[in-house]
Amino acid sequence: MSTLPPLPALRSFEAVARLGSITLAAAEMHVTHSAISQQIKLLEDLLGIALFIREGRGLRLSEDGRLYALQIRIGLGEITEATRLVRARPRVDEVVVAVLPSFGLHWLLPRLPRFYARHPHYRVSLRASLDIQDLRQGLVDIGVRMGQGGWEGLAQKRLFDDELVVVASPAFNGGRLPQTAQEVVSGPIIRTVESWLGWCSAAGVEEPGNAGLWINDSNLVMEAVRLGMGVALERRSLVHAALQRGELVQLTDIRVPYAYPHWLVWPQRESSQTKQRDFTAWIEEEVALYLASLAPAA
Amino acid sequence: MSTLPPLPALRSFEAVARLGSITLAAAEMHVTHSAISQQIKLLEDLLGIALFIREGRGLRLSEDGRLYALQIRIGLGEITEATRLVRARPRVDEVVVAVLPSFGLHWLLPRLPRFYARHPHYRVSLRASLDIQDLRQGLVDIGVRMGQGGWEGLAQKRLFDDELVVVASPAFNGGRLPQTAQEVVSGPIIRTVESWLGWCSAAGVEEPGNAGLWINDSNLVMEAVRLGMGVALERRSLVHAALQRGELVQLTDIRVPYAYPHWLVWPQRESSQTKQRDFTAWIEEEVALYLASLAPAA
DNA sequence: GTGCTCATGTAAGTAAAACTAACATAGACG
DNA sequence: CGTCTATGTTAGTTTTACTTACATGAGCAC
Repeated sequence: MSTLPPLPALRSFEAVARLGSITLAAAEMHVTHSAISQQIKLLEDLLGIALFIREGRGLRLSEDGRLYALQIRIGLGEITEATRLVRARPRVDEVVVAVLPSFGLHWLLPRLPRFYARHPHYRVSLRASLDIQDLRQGLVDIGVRMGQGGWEGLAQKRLFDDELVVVASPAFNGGRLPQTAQEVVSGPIIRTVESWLGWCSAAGVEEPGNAGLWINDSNLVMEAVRLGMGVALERRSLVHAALQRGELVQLTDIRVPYAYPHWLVWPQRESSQTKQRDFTAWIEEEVALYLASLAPAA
Repeated sequence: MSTLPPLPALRSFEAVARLGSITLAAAEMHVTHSAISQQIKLLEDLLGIALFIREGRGLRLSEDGRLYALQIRIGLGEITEATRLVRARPRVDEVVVAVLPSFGLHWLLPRLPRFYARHPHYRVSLRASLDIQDLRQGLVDIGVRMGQGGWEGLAQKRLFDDELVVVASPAFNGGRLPQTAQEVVSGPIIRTVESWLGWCSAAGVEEPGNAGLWINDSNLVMEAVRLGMGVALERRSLVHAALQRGELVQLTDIRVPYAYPHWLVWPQRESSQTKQRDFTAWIEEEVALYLASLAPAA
């Protein structure tokens, strides 16, 4: 088995788990019950577990199957929702903004009250979506994306460059914080999706090994850092507020440019011009404030 | 196109994006370059965008392709990592705990310092993983899972039942909070993966429509609620601390049992007995405190 | 207990997808 | 200009996903 079961097997499984019936799942998916039965068997063989318990002339989810179905349904549900969104249309006076969840939480959301204060008649919707098609097809009004720009058919304005820094809790290691890059990489690292290659190259040290905690949720990473469980390499824009509040400290002054600057991107169309102009004007002022707040620390 | 491209196409695309070469990707994947070329073409046709810009006798990523590759790599990387973890072995004095990210952030992590205080020699690693195979194969020491129990071959202990409540910021709607269930569902809802069916049934109101913000990241949901962007239906265990601090308020006193209680689950093996006993004993005390703190509000 | 209905399972055949092999085109370089 | 090599295309082959037909057994009414 490759590292992911075939999609037909996963979709069959989710449908049977939800409907509790191979026959009903087959009807829903417009295939024969035999196809579903074989996909379920294939998936169970691949996973090496019993997803269902056969009882009488039906079947019920095993506990393994239940939780697997929970995960599968969420994953497939996200895809289904993304498809639905492709057909949706933004409503008047609603500003639909597409952002990365971590940026949304740490940078944009804390600043949104100031947008509301200035523009009380707008309602902002945040979509955790990076799909450029959402923008192209006019499903969202504005996106905040990382990248190199150059998106054809879309208006865009560069917001700010980001960088990677290593952060820790002030209480980390009993307050005896790593002072050198070598001490940083020799201690407990909370590894994330960010590669340490650039930072270590700039620091002149070897990359840390694969030991230690690996977390793929950046909000959990930051909480773990706060709790002193280790140090992490993270984007400045996400940790800046916590650094200012003293909740986190930066280790060494090594900062590595992050390859993808932040951009405002939006489709140009008549019906959205006002809210796009209002939102972009506002966010640019916020960015100016943010960059100004970086300057004394630079 | 179904709502998800075929896996062979996605894997081919990710490899080419990373290696910048169809020939190299084909070598890595042990297929012919022709297979890769056709999968790239198939994916571009399905998506309706150019993932690569053909230059000379090579190709480079378009901006669309770049960001798509970013997402694909993360997704495939998680799968790769999960496979790698299947082969990993926990280290001595490291307690590997598998949790749902939202539970980890809001329930477990804030309490972890007390575990460290009692057991300073342990190092806790949090794995955002729900795979029962991790437990069965001994990759993690303890899991905190939701479910009905009954996992064969694993020791388990029921921790607590959860419930769904509707929460809002105290400042929501200028402080004029919804008082009835009907007012709740008539106002702005931040929709999540949690279904409103049970709550509305208990409240005797119709489910809210599909209007409004949909967020699939529960930490972002809670921040959006804090900012007064809407109300959300969420598990009590996640919002309890914020309710106690007064950062959030519960709307109506309707509480709906959540179908999946929280359990400690662990594989029984000699080498982990001490740390499993220590961790489970500690977490049970924390649960007792948590449940006691619920009692006055009940 | 019998007979009927119906739900899932299995085997073989058919259609579609994924791949290989061969050929084509054009860029890069000496 | 000639050679090498990278991607693209076409046709054939292999594998996967589905259909069709048959099998088994549970559930239910009489």
